[in-house]
Amino acid sequence: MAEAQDTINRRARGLDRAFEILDFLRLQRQPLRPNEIAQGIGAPRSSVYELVNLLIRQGIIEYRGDDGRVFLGRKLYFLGAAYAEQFDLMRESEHLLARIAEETRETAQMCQLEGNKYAVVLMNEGSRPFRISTNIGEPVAIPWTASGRLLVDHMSDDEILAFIPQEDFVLPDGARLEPSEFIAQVRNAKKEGYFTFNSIVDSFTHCFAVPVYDAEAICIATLCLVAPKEDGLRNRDAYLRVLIEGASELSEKLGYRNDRAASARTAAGG
Amino acid sequence: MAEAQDTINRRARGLDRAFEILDFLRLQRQPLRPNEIAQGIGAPRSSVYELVNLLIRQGIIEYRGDDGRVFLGRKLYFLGAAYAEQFDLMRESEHLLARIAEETRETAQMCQLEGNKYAVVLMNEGSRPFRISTNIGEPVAIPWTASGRLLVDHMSDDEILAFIPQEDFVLPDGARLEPSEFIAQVRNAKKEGYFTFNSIVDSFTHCFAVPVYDAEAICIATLCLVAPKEDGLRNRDAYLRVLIEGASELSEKLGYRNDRAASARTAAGG
DNA sequence: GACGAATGTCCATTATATCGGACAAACAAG
DNA sequence: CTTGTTTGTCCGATATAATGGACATTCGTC
Repeated sequence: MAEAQDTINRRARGLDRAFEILDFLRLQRQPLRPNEIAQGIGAPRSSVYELVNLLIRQGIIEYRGDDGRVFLGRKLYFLGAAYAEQFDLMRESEHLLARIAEETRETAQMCQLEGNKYAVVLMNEGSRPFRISTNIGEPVAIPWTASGRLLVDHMSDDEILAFIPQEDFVLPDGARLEPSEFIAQVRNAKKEGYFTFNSIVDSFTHCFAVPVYDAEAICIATLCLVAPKEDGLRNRDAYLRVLIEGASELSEKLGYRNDRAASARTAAGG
Repeated sequence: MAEAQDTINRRARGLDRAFEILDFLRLQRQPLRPNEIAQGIGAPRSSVYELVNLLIRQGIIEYRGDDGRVFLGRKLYFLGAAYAEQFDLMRESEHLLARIAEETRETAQMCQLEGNKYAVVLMNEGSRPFRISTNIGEPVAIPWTASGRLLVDHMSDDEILAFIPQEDFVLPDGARLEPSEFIAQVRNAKKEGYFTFNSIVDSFTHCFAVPVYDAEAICIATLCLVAPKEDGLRNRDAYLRVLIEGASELSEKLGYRNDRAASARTAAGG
């Protein structure tokens, strides 16, 4: 109700500012001075100094190095661990990824939507000498990723277009992916039950993504493999099999009743 | 300066209350209603309701289930992941633990002090059919743990006694460990370079702990193995060797100059 | 050594966040 | 149906938190 005016000056709530600070530190991925933080998030210096001190007293952030730089603290790590431990999807995925990574020796990931972006949630780096890895939690444009084709497959065409920011259809190389083309890929991936392609983000990897469905048959996550291009093409069938098996195991645990079986049953019952 | 009076009524700062809420959820390890939270932390209901809503809007906590229960959210997980990623000790330990767990097939842990308690920070559950595991971040009395003998080894006797709450010398079975006895174990462990014992917390495990030193030669962490009793005794030498090797690798990376070499050099130079 | 920029500390002002308590809805027990 | 408990919402009073700006200190550069 009080969200009409936000153009004019308005005191920000401490809590919101505090999480702005935490987010900023997370995205910068390095210790920063309170001053830099204030500049970075466009907040009054005095406020930031006070909040930083409060957060430090709480153990939420910590001094790092001997100049005044601060970074996210251990308490956040413990809170995050508690989340992961309590959340079924994560607990199950963790074991599954370990198995997949071991079997394929490639980097295995569990990915989800984060707002209207894609993010890697869990990762298990394969045991090759040169590992391919990603920052956990870093938001990436949905159309840039294989998983993106699956994570929006429950939306209508219009919903998808409204959901994904227009600028995200511009790929890293500057080319623009036609939304209609993207949607076609989404629909096809849904039918096939997976999506694979040579990564758009770099030139040397091949990505495999398969959907994990929850009880409402919504794709709430994907299991992925990120492999060197030739490896990926050579072992394509084996990799897909491992992923699909893992994902359907997960889906079952989340209460999803198998595709065919379910629709068959519905058809028969209804 | 303004910490004299806290007996009388004083408005609590939103930020502090917010983290009280998060901590409470973490310790309860399950989704709770705002009301229960208010009761649990002894805060005004209206305040808790407002804070819960704010935290939900921030994605710091999430609704879980369809009644009003909330629990820690994914954003916390991402913040925690950023901490772990940026922090040398954690990055390095993670790989090390994976190696140790694979070699020994036992549960491997990295532990640290958390205030005046002991806490498991990282854990890699071995690949046996029956795994032994612990809650990450859960505070445990220092004298109850093998690592506890190592994590305080830089303190004087008096400092140790002042540091560890008296009641923590009462073991889970009700018996009391004499502080002098504990200190003797600390000093001996320091000399040996490790500590092992049959766990005090349960009856079927044997624990191995070895110290990780930082550049200031302070034991900032331990690497541990938690094994079934007979396994532990049978493989004692091999397990210790693996742990000690890993820990010294870690210590080196943190800028610690090897024990003997360092003291020898000091002796020669000074 | 002199200068400007960057960084950290302190304070008064005032918008507002916290809190108690009133209210309503949902629910269970009798 | 009545009664008591639990749960969620709303609102006014006031303690206080967020802010801008003044001041002090450190730093790098010439």
